[in-house]
Amino acid sequence: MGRAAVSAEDNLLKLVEAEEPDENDYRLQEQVGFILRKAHQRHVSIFAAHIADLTPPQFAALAKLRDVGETWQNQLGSLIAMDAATVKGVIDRLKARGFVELSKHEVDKRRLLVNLTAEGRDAIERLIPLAREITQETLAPLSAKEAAIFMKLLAKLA
Amino acid sequence: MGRAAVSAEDNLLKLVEAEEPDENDYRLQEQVGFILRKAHQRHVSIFAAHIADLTPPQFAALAKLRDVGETWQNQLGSLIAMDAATVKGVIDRLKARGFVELSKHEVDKRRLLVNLTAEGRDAIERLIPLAREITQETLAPLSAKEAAIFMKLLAKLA
DNA sequence: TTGATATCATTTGCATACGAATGAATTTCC
DNA sequence: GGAAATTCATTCGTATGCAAATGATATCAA
Repeated sequence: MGRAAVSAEDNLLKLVEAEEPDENDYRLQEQVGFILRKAHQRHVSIFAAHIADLTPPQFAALAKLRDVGETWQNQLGSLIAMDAATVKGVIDRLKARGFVELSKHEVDKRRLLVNLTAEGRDAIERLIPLAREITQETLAPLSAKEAAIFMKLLAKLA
Repeated sequence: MGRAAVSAEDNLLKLVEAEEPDENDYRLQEQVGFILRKAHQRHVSIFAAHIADLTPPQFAALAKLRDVGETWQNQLGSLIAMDAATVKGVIDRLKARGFVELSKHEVDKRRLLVNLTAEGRDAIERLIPLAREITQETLAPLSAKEAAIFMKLLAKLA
């Protein structure tokens, strides 16, 4: 009797409060942000296993310079989704490695031009096949069809 | 004539080398790692817009402590995908904020126990509704059905 | 033309993230 | 029981990542 009455009250309470997700629980492991962070971590780890001497952001900078040729630092940053402060550090380290060279824009004196050196071009050409493997291994848990769907949805989200 | 002959040689060469993806181009923007990084960036930005005074890793630590109660630092780290060095920094900052308290494990003297303070519990309870909004906004570019598929595939990948 | 804006780059400060090395405590195994 | 291996935590070094402030240059508009 007592238990049944309490149970009825609980159910009523639940109905009344049912506007909110209601659940008192919150499963961190199911939140998209948490899983995105883990998926990104896993990819970085796979990347490091294939390409030990370069980070993903450094690789991105070289790959994009290969695409577009010489450009100024902030423009490169916007092409690879890095703000000015971040891209500066990346380019500094690539310069120290001899992979890029810097020069001043003749007309617009604000711009710092970045370009691949011969060594940088060799490096990116050599690494691209490894990058293809990295992409494959990252997507390995998915079937080809799943991977295609995932990439489409991920692109929508990014 | 000369051009036609060269073209035929080129085609033959392509067939011979066709084991590799062959393409000389490499589209960074289409690689899963690059898009994962951007999607993660977008989520962090949405998070910050809703919860200004806490980072996603800090939130994750509080949310997980709410789940499992008092536990030792490294265990908490493994539950939220942080290595020992990273979780230490996160917990240090949460302690400085008064959200967690630390104590020594009576039996195993190596363990540093972490637990929510009353203030920490209040904070996480207050923030969870905002976190639900963050999840929704992050997934907003997808329909409900797409979001469900995406979460399933993302979980496979992470 | 000049005053207001905008762009480019740098610097500082803070917060992950992780490899590697270290030391203390515990567990395992012979 | 004791040596070896493991676990827990800390520290150091390096590398993103971003907000905010600053200074130099360029562009726009009144």
